[in-house]
Amino acid sequence: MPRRRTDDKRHRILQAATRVFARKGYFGARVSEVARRAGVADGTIYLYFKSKEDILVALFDEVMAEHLERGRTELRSIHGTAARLLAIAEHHLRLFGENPDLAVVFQVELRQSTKFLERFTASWLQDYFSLISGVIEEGQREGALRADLPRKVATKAFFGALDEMVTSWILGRRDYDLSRLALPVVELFLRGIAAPAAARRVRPALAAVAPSGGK
Amino acid sequence: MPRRRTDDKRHRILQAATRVFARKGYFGARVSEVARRAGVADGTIYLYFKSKEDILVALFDEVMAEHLERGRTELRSIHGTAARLLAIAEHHLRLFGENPDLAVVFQVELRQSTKFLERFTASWLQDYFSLISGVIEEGQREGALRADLPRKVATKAFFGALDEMVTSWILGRRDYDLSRLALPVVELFLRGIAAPAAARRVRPALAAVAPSGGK
Amino acid sequence: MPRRRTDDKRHRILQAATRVFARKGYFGARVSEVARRAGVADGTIYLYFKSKEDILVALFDEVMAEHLERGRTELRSIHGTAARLLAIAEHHLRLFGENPDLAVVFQVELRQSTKFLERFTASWLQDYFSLISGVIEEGQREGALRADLPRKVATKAFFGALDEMVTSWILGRRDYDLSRLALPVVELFLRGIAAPAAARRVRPALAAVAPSGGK
Amino acid sequence: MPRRRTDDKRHRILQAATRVFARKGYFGARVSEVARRAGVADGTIYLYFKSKEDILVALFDEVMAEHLERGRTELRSIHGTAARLLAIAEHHLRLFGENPDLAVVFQVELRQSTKFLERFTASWLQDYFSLISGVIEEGQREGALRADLPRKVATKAFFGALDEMVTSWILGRRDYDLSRLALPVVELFLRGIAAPAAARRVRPALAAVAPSGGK
DNA sequence: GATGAATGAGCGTTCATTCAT
DNA sequence: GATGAATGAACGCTCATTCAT
Repeated sequence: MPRRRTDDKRHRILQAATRVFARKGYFGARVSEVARRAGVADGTIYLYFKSKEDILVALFDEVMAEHLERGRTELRSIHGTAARLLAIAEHHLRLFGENPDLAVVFQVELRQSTKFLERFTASWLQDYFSLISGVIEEGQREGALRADLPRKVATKAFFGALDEMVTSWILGRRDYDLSRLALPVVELFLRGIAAPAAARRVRPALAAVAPSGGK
Repeated sequence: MPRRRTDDKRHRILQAATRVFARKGYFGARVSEVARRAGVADGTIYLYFKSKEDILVALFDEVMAEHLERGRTELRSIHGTAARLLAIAEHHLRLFGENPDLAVVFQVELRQSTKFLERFTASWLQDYFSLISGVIEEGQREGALRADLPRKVATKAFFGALDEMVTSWILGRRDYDLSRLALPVVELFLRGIAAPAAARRVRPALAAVAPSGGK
Repeated sequence: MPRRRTDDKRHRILQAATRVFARKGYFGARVSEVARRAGVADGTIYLYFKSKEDILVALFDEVMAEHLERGRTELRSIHGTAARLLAIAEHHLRLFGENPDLAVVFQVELRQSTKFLERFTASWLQDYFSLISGVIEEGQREGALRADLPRKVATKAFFGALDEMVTSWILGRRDYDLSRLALPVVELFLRGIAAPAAARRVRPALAAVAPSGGK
Repeated sequence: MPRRRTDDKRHRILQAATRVFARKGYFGARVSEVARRAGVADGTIYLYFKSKEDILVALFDEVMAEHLERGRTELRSIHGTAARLLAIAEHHLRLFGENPDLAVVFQVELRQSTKFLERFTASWLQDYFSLISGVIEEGQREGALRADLPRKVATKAFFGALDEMVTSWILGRRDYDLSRLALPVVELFLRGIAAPAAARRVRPALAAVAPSGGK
C-alpha cells in the first residue's frame, strides 16, 4: 500500500506532536518543536492542520477511531461475558502500555480543559461506554451478571478502574507490563473483593450504615 | 481561632481561583481575573502566592489536607471494612458533589500536565491511596476481603471508579446527587457484578482466555 | 496645566507613531519600533490603544478634532467669503506644512485602504466639507459667488486643490513654505484662470464641445 | 497584432490583481487569491512578475502609458484651451468612471506608501502634469489664460480637483456618471466661482487679509 | 512553461510578574 | 500591606516566494 508523500508528512507531524505533547504538555508544547521533530517547516504544519488544537483533536480522533474499530472487530469472535470484558481490558491496557507517549496525551493532556474533555466525552468515550455497556447488558440477559446494579455505574466503574491503571502506570516507573493488569481488574469487577463467606453479608452491612439505607 | 484580615484575603483569592480555573481552565485563566473576582489588586496576589502555579498547588494542597484529615478522623469511629469503604466513597463523592468548581479543578485542571499530576500523585494521592489500602489490608487480615487480589490493583480500581463517577458527573448535567453513587460503587467493589451462580466460574473462564492464563 | 503621567505617555506614543508611520508606512511600521521611539515597552502601547490600527485612528481623530475646532473658532471672527476661504486654505496648508510627518500620514498612510479612507471620509472629511460648503453657500446668498455651479463640485474642487498642494509638497523637496500657496489657490478658485477677456466666451466654447453640451 | 498565449495569462493576472487589490487593498490582497482568480497556479505569477509589488507597478505603468498615449493622441485634433482642458478632464473621469476597480487601485492602493507614491509621481504623474501644464502654457501664450498665476499651482489645482472628484465618487454610492463632472470642473477652473461683479474685487480683498499681503 | 507543496522569516499581541508609590 | 501601571519575553500563525517535478 503505497503512501502518498502527503500522508507520510501528516503522519510524521502527528507522531511528533504525540511526543512533544507528552513531554511538554499541550500548552507547553511549541508548534515549532513539533515541526522540527517532524522534519518539516513550521508553516507546513498548517497545510495539514488548521491549528495547534486541531493537531490534538486529530490525534485523538484518529487513534480512537482505530482503537474502537479494532475492539469491535475482535469482540465479534469472542464469546462469553468474562472473556469479552477481558478482551476490552487487555486492548485498552495494551494500547497505552505499548504507546506511553500516547497514553500521556490521552490520560493527561487531553483532559486539559473541559472543552477538550467534553469533546472527547461526546464522541469516542460515548462509543466506548456503549461497547462496555453492551457487553454488560448481554451478560445480564444471559444471567452471567447480576441485574441489581445500575448498568451505568458499573460501566463507569469498569472504565474508571482501567483508566486509573493507565494513569498510575504513566506516572510511575512503568517498569511492569501494563496489560498484565487486565486480568485482576476484570476478576475484581466480576467477583468483587469481598471474601466469599462475607459477600452475602455485604448488602445488609452497607444498608445499615448508608445514609440512604433507610429508603 | 480568630482569622487575621490577611487570611481572609488569601482565602478569597483561593475561592476566586477555584471559580476561574474551573470555568476557564488553568491556562485559560487570567491572574487579573482571579484578582478582580477576589476584589484585590493584581499585585496583591503575589503577596500571598509565589506564582499562578502556586495558587493551584496551594488550592489543591489545602483542600486535600482538610479532606484527608476529616476522612481519617471519621474513620476512627467507623468499624467494619464495608462501612469504612462506604464512608470513604461518600466522603469523596460528597466533597466534589457539593463543590462542582472544585471538582472541575481536581478532575480536569489539575491533570493538565504531567508536572502537576506527578506532584499531586506524589503528595496527597499517595496518602489517599494509603488510606484506602489500609482499609483493604485490614479487611484482608480480618478475613472480610479476599487476599488473592493484588492490593494495589484493588486500591487503584476503587479510586479509579470513584474518580470516574466524579468526572462523568461533572461533564454531564449534574442533575443527580453524586454521593448517592457511593453505595453501588462500594457494593460492586465488594461483591462484583457476576451473578452468584456464575461467580465461581469466573476464574477458570478467565484463565482459559487470558494470554497470561497459562502462567 | 499639569499633565498626568498617563497622558504624557499616550501622547508620546502618538508622536512616535506619527513619525514611524510617516517613514515606514502603516504596514511597514513595527509596533515595537513605535514603542522604542516612545520610550515605552511594547506592551505599554496596548494599555493605551486597542491595536496598531487603533493608534492610526486615534491619531487622525484627535488631530482632526483639534484642527476643525480651531478652524471653526477662527472663522467666527473672519468676514467675507474670500477672506474665509483664504483662512481655511491657510489653516489647511499650515497644519501640514508645519508637521510634515503628520502630512505624510494624512496624505498617504491614511489612504491605504478603502476601510480607513471610508472611516475618515465618514467622520471628519464630511465635517470639513460642510465647513467649506457653508462658506460657499453663504457667499452665494450674499451674491459674492456665482450660484450656477454645483456647490458640491466646487467644494470638492477646492478641497482637492488644497489636498494636491500638500501631496505634491510632501513628495517633493519641501523647500518652500506650503502655506504660501493658499493665496494663489483661493484666487484661482474665485476668479478662475481664464483671462478676463476670454472668460465670457468660456461657457459657449465648452458647450460647443462637451458631449453633454446638447442637453 | 496576435497575442501570444502567454500575454493572455499575463493580462489575466493583471485583471485579477486589479480586482483583488481594489477589494482587499494591496496589503490585504493575497498573491494566491490573485492566482486563483486568474486561473493560474501561485508560482505562475512569478513567471510574469518579479514580486507582488511588481504586479502593482506594472498595473499602473501599463494603464498609465495607455491613458497618456490616448490623451496625447486625442489632443492633437482638439484645439482651443478650454476644449483641450475639457478633453483631459473627461478622459480622466471616464477612465476611472468606467473602471471602478482601477479607480480604487489608483486613488487608494497606489498611495499606500510614499515609496509607491513617489515612484508614481516620478514617472507618469510628471508626464500628466506636463500635459496639463503644456495646455495651460499654450493658453497663456495665446492670451486665453491669465499669466499672473503660478502655472505649477494651477496645474496641481486642476489635477487635484479631478482627483478629488474620483475619490469622492469611489467612496460614495457611485450612482452618477463621473465624467459628467468634467464640464463644471473645467468651467470652475477657467472662470472661478466668484460672481462676475465681485471678481474684480477678489484680489484686493485677498491682499488685505493675506499674511503675505504686505509683501 | 506550469505547477503547488513546502518553506521560514517575521510580527502583533498577550499576560504573568514586578516595583515605585 | 496594597496597588495597578508598566514590563518584555514569548509564540502561533501567515503568506510571499521558491523549486523539484
